[in-house]
Amino acid sequence: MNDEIPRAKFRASLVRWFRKNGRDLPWRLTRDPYAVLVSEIMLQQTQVATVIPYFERWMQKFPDTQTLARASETDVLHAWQGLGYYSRARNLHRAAQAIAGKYNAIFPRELDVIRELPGVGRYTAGAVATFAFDQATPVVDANIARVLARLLDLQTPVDSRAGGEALWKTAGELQPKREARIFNSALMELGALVCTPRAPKCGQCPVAKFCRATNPESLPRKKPRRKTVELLENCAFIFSRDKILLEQQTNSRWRGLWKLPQLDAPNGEPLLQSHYPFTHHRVRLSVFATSKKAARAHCKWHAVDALPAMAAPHLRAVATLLAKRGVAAPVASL
DNA sequence: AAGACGGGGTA
DNA sequence: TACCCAGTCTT
Repeated sequence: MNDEIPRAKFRASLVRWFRKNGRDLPWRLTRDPYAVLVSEIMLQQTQVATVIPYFERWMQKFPDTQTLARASETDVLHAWQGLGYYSRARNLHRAAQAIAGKYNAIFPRELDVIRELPGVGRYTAGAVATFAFDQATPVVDANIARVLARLLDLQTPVDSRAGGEALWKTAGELQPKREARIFNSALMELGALVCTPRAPKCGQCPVAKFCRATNPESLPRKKPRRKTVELLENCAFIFSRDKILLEQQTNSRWRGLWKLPQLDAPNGEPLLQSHYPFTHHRVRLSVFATSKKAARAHCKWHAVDALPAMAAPHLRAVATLLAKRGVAAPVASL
């Protein structure tokens, strides 16, 4: 299929471009596999600009696997607050414990062993292997998927089995045996800076002469999505003497995080109504004043100047309601 | 193969 | 609005 792509020339053009144009992202300045793992987990479904400050703070707070392994889950979730997909934080915590314990704090080098760490899938295992250990193993993230789909003019949806296999196969064939690290970084960076989802800069592309896409902006193709569905969420605002009653989430979504207590039978007008998107839902959050303590399980009083890790939409609601009462915003980042 | 899982950015 | 993002896990 891609026998027609002259690999040596392709690599040379791409890597030359990367050496000149690649960004000095924090996780590119290290080969510490732990730092690479932290960055890769944070970057799952999350944009670079969002991750950078979280990554810097995290590495200050948890500089190595032992430190993270010993930390409490509360501290871990707090450092993750606002990034979303909180199971990533719990998995990273468990991965650190596995490395600190089972592997005697020596980060495993073998792809299959890395792949067994919690929260580490095919992509992340390959990323650690290639970025930290310079191994020649393919990595296909959203950037590289887009670059390769255009390069091949791949019409198969990239989120289908067949499409995915075509991409991983091509990624493996294209990369060099030596210095795979810089090649994979370059392919990814090309997707981030030049081969962008909208308005790709084909005029600036170092490998445009190898690209078969006739309509690059129409690629990559994806399977159709579900329609968004409206959901209702009713909560209580119970505030007294600079303390607020919060409920800790125990089931899947936002597990471990704190939110406003759920209200099963709201009455009267809400103090506040807001909307937030979530996967293919649109949630309407209504917050009601309630005098009676909705004595639910997992509820606790928290001082508003020392709030725990909270679900972002609930934290915003709390900040708005407190501001109305003349109480200072509970979190500086708001 | 399809859904669940967050949140912020962008057109 | 809808789509996008250095994906993984469960069903």
